[in-house]
Amino acid sequence: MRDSRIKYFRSRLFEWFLLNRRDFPWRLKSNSNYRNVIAEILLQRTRAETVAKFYPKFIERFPTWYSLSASSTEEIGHFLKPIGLWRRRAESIKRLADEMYAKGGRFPRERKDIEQLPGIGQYIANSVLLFCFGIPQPLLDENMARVLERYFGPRKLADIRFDPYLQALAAAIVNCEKPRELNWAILDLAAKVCKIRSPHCLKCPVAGNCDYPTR
DNA sequence: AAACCGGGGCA
DNA sequence: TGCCCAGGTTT
Repeated sequence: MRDSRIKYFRSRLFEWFLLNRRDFPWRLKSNSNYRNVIAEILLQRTRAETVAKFYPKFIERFPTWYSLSASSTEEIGHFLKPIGLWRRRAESIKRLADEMYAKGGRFPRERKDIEQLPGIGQYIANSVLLFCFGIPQPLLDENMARVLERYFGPRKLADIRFDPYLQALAAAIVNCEKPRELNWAILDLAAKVCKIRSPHCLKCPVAGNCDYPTR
């Protein structure tokens, strides 16, 4: 029965999360919508540890949509150089800031409208729905996908963004009381235990019910 | 749905 | 040097 398997997975991960969570400056309860979305853009194709060191400096230099909108793409790009992908990121951040400043800093409610914003695709749209509006959505990247596939079974398509099985599974799993914490728990498990190579199954809270160790 | 893109980090 | 990273965009 998949439902009971999901419930077990959830409760074990919450338990593990209590003692093993990673603390990042963008995980503060007091974080604004602006800070949450900036964190997601900085995290694109970039290691979380790298972003953790840089994020406070960026927030200090650019504390608001307006501060970005009032700066040039070149200024923003120069500041972004230490973490890579600076040309691409500066362009989308600048375009997003101009739109958001014009909108008074409020994100649209509808997923299709959120995904319409520059630099925001399916993943960050989910993040906006989750952190800005409190709607349960999965932060389904390759790391979360790896955890779910090892425990619940492999994807059907190569690209997780179009895989109905993984999308539905991830959505069902985080559709719970504390969707933020569960998303973090899965991502943290992926980073610290359920790694790509040599996963630490002996330290995994759901290893007893997972097929991966014996495959 | 697949291909392309892009820059620092690290083995 | 080649592969990886809390994906988005283009085709």
